[in-house]
Amino acid sequence: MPLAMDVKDIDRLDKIIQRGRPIQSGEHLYRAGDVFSSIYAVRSGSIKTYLVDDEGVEQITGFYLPGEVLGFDGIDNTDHGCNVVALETSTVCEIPFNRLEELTLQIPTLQRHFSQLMSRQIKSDHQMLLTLSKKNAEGRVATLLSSLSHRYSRRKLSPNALRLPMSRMDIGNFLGLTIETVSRTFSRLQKENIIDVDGREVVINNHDRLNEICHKNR
Amino acid sequence: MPLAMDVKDIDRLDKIIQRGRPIQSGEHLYRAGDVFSSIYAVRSGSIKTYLVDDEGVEQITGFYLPGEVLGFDGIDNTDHGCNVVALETSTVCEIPFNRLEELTLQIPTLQRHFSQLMSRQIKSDHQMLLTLSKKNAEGRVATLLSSLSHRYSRRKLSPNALRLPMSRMDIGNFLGLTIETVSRTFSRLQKENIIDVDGREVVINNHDRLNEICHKNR
DNA sequence: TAATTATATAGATCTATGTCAAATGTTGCT
DNA sequence: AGCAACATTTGACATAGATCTATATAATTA
Repeated sequence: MPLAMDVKDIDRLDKIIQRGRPIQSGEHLYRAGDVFSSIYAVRSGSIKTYLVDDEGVEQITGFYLPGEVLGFDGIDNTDHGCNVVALETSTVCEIPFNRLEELTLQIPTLQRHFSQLMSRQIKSDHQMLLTLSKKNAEGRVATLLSSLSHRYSRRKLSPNALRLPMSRMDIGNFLGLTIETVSRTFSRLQKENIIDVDGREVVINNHDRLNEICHKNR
Repeated sequence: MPLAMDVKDIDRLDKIIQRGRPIQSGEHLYRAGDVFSSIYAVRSGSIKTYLVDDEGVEQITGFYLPGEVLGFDGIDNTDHGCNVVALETSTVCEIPFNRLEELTLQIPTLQRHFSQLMSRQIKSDHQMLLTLSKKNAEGRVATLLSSLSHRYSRRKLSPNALRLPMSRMDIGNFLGLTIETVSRTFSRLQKENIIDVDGREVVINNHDRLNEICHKNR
């Protein structure tokens, strides 16, 4: 589910903006209710975003890898709508929203670029609605693995050997499953020789079978 | 889940654009794969959008009422990502995307306006992720009713008496439930005197209880 | 290194919701 | 009106995944 920018575009932005900032694992980049002023491109590490509803129920709404852009949910308002926290030590490029117009002068395609990123975010969220609404546990887990694999390979990393940046808890929360079900699903996929799992290290042995399972419905 | 425009803004747009067009119930406004050129504001009636995945599984991604704007998922590409069909005889205002820049000259806030609408679409979709991931059948149905009620009252219609524009099938598809479960849930809410149901006519007797049930998790 | 705490796996039940089947109601068509 | 096609409701039963419990493994701290 790619909502990435070109690395060279991020680099250009970063040179102009000069506001890269490192975040430690578990540290919040911002929280729901904080004043909205910027969107962020991940430069290294990984980030999760999550909602908290009135009753305190949390829902992870996305995982963001290097090159991916987050924070679009704040634009309609003065404050952010979700919480953003680093899954590991990470760096981000901050893009102050009120400088977007000046920046557009230096990178003319920027405005259109942002519209496109938001559009892809919407598409990706809709794909996720289908995943949660129609797929069973195997389908959901396989879909996440497949998505991560694609995104790793776009970054010229191996699509076969992944280190998951998030805990089983996070995976379960994101996919609407309990950690037990996530764990059992990993075990089953391993027994069927589709993947090898060792904690957060995952090797995908059979992409074709994995993609079939992505479409398993309940 | 409000991603509406001001009626007077739509009217201004409509005057400029002059491309209102009526659609019959069941008729498609466009389909996934059609060339993207416009976004649309609903003027009357109601509209649903849905995805179809490789296996032919359908997922309704949203219901759109008068004043609400759809089509933002096409902006990153030359073609549309989803299907759009009228739930009843409806009219829409077509906003050609390539005229947006000229239009921005006549309605200066338009660009920002669109960013805000897209941002709200993202927020609304994230809220829906939480609904599908964390709520049980009662919570999902109550959340939909509550959302419709809010959106009706924004249009100066009664928040208590609704005519649902969509079938039980559509509701089930949207909420990740079978029609049987949807039907049983309506019956249960009626037995508890929270709503009265007669086919597609719904009266909300107790908004407070309904909102409590919105947060029922599984 | 041991002690402590978090994280992950695994087994045994329970339950909400799916599946199947049938009855009833609604809508459009001739 | 009468029929056909479709939509909704209701009941009986099956099951995927939740819950509860226990254990094992990894990470963190003393």
